[in-house]
Amino acid sequence: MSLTIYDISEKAGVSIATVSRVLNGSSKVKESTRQKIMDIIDEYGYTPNSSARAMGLKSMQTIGILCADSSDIFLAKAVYYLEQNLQSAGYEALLCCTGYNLDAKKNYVNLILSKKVDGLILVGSNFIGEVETENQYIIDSSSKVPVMILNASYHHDNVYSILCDDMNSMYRAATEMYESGIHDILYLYNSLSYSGRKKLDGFRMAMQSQKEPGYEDLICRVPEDISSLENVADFISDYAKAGHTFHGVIAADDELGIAAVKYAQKHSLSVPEDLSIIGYNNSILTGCCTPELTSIDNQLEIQTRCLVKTLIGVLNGQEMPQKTVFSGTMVKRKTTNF
Amino acid sequence: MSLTIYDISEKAGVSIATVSRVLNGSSKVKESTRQKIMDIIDEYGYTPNSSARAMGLKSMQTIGILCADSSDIFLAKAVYYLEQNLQSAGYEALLCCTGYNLDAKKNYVNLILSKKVDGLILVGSNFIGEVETENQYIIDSSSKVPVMILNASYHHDNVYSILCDDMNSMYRAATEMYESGIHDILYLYNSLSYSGRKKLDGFRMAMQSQKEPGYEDLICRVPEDISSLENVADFISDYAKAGHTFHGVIAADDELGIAAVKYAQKHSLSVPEDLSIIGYNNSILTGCCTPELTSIDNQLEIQTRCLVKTLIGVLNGQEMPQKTVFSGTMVKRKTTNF
DNA sequence: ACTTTCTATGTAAGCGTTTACATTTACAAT
DNA sequence: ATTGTAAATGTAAACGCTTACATAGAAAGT
Repeated sequence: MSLTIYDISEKAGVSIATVSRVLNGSSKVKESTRQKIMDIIDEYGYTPNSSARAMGLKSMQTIGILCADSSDIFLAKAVYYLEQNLQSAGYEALLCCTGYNLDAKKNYVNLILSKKVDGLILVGSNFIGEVETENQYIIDSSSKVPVMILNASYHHDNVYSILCDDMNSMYRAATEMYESGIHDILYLYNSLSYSGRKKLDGFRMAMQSQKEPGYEDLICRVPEDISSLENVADFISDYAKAGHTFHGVIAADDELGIAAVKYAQKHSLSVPEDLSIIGYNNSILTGCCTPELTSIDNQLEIQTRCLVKTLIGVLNGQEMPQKTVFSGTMVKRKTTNF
Repeated sequence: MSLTIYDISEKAGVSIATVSRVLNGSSKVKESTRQKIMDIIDEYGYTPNSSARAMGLKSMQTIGILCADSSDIFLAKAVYYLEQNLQSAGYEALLCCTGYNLDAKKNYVNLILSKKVDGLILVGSNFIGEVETENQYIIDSSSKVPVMILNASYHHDNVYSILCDDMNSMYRAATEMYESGIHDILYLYNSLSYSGRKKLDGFRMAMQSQKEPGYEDLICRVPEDISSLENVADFISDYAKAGHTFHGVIAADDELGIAAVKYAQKHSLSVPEDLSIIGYNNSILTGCCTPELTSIDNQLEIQTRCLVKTLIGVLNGQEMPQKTVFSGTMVKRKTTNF
């Protein structure tokens, strides 16, 4: 059994209060006694019991992270960065992968709250299409701890959003492709998460401001039950055969972008000469296809750093911005030539 | 502030002990009082404070997961499955991404242990090349909680290993390729983690038992500082130009396998006719290249389920096997034709 | 020498549970 | 009625820490 603060105090011939003070650096202790206590700790070893600490402090120094599926290539990255930033700030990450089932989600929320976490981070696409209702439950339940939302906007006291302006990023990407001379652009997407909708809005705005007629016909939703990229490529082929022509593709994520590359390969279209392609998320996948995929980077690392900073600020009672917006940047690779 | 067991007991007109018993189902309570208490809880709401609970029970119902980088495509999957299985077993996952720095790692271990976790899971390649020394520190520190290691073997009391027999999987893959008539096989790897070594051993064994001369010349280590797959492809080109010929590639992971596909594309070699390629891990990346990559699946989902089952068994005082070995299976796609 | 004023340390209450042990209640057997 | 027994519930200690408050000791101002 590991030693308690009491054992240490006994060996050092002081009271537990003094030991606690040394451990926390909370108030002044004479240098000589501090030294004595530290020596004892070094000699015998001591790890604080954080449950007990939590009771005293009323804080676990732990933040709950709620996300649907941390093995998703995008969410995994978010979770990783969050964990790193929380650690540096002296907090730990309690990971909860909720899956996509609402009831399960609610249970998790209760569980996570019973740990008396100091805050909650909702990782965006967790809440596909239902931000309003689902998050509401969570926010209601979490009464007093601050709730941070990554990658989705939400308005509520005590709720803070950090997000990338997907609409704007997409607007700029589409505009850039358009202005490079490619006017028939296929927009590929498959889900309408919060950011999914924003991206689509951005694409539409770009086409509208270019006064491009008929762009709506080239907005193509890929059924979610098509799992393999090969099949998505076939789906695109069918779409093209059905009379749609396009010389550019903008995809709502890198997977779909790669499917477009595959489509091009199947039809011996050269990329980017015959077909320019832009993906989204700038994930590791961009390097897996040939040619390498141009993609939009949503600054996850910066976003998460900001999120944690905001959270810590809130926990320390500071006034923090309820909403922070970053903008994405296009990382140009080999599937575009503008 | 959320209600305590004391508030509930007061409202129900019973003692806190009775409420606690109802909550835990630990010992018999008259049905009518149980009902009354449940009604109160339903009406007013109550979430247990798990720090306090931990003090009483001496257990946090929490398991620490230590891994280098949860955004790594392989580790992310492992972490996800672990979290899922732990949840079903009533435990939560405290995620610690240690990075690849030893001192940082030690700090994390102390932190995680101070949470008085009930167990520790080390996710394999965390401990690249240093399983023996690094894990020793962790195991020493964690004195009394069981330690599980995923994907690396280790012998020590109170330490349990769950792993995939990479040596055997690789042996079988290489043998199958060899017996299909491809005798000049390039073996690509870049790190020598525990499983990395095993894979290489397996490849060597296969070649030796086929009495293939000169296979050692085709064992090719890709420098770790080559980051992009495109550059790895160039590296392979150089290797080929330096006089090595091969009609098969076996890669220690899917990234390298895809680099081989890229290499083939650069030189207009058709896959699998001119060059057969096998990757490892059966990750999402296998679907990103064209043709799709044949890969070895290491049964992560099954492994993690087994790991958690073993852990729970140990925590319940049962005798559990110290080492459980699974075997991988080749998932044949389009980069092979045997 | 005698308050006053710090500074350093100790004392003890409190955090919300669990649970061994004590007590009460209910009921059956005498 | 009286006792015995089992079931239901209550009491209080323990878990390891923080911290407000109390106290002692030292330095300093008179």
